[in-house]
Amino acid sequence: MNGKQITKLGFERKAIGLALSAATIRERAGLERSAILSELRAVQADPAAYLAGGVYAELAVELNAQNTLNESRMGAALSPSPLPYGVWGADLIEPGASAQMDVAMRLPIARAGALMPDAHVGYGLPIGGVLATENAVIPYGVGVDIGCSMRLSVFPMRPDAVKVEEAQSLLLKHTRFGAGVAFEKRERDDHEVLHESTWQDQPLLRHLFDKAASQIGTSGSGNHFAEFGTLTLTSADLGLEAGEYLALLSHSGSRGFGAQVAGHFTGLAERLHPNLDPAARKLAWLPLDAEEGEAYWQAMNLAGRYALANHELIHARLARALGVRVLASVHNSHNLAWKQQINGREMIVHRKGATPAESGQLGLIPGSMADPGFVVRGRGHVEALSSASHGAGRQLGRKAAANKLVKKEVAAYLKERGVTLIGGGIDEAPQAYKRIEDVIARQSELVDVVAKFTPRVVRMDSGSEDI
DNA sequence: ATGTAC
Repeated sequence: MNGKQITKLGFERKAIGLALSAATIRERAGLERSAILSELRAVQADPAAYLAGGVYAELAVELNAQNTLNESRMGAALSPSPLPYGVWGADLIEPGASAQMDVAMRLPIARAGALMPDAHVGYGLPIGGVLATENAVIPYGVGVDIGCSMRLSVFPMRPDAVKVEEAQSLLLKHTRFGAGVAFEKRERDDHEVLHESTWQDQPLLRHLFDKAASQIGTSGSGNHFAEFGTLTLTSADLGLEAGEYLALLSHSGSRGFGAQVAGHFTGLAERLHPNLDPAARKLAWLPLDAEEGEAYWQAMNLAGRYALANHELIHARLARALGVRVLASVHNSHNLAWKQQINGREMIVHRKGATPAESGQLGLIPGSMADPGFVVRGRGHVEALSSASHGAGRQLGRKAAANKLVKKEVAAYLKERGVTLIGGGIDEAPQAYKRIEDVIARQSELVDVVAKFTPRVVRMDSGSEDI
């Protein structure tokens, strides 16, 4: 009897050695190999029956423990009913998003959750969904654009100190938008995140390094933007006097690098859970105490830092071009998972399109290309898992927006508000979004408004259909 | 959101 025959039966880790020792004892007792193999199969099929004693007891104990662990980690069955969770702005949330959140709250690893007023349907967890799990991380609980984030810089300038034409040319010169887009080699900036040793820790990260290095400092497509506008502070805050300032607001993520990390690990998670209820397939998780979960955690956090580095470079380039230093700045990630203590236990809090809002924590909640965004301060609401919305949230899906909205009306909306737009697809029209004022009003328990940002010159990806 | 495919 050898190890190869034992592993062929499906024994794993410590059980291989224990099965081998037991088999050796049975061989010495004069049993045929085929008889021993059938005994091993019987122990494997029902370890509980062999726990009491005998030559297979130790093996049975180990198999029993492995089964229990596998069930708790990989458990395929959903609870019949979802755990209760808080909803803010239920009147603004489509039924599909609530249905997705219900499925998430039936996962065996789910412990708590909340739904923000900008919620709408996404892959797996809805956008605007917050989910706390224990010892597990869900790649699609974070989303495709890992580390997608916001950054605001306030400049020591009057809002009108930079004319529209100048703002346009600055944005065109110093930002890059679109799927697959990178900076031209001679324009490429460097950042300390590219010098982290983390890139060498996983074959996947090594493989994606060149793409990440080529795309650093860029913005993506879809709802990503960089815009100049007016920051209005009605009272002193952020270390600034009350008043109006020129400011830059950006929305960007981890580009192709993060998307490939997300794709890789969600595939891995799905393969680890072949029997997961189909309703929850896109919510497949990775155990955090397993190699796969640890690897995702490391890659996810690197993508989070990389996304913030993109913003830093965008803001540094534009501040340098303006010849000013930044007076104040705020940033936050809104697609990420964090370790957070809940009821004295360490949980993994996934925020997929949700702003962290611990008590006193600053965050940015944008409206749309032509509607105001808000600097907010978290109130640390326990049932909301210290979270808030990440924006206004879609009212119309991309296709619905393209079918329903008329370019002329979108142009009129922009003109009325004095917004100049570079790029921007019809699917990103302000009319495709919920009213940001409503969304902010629904979360007064979650955040306090600190300041208002009114966009003036906006750059987005051209998309498939320009406005 | 990504960028052209287990």
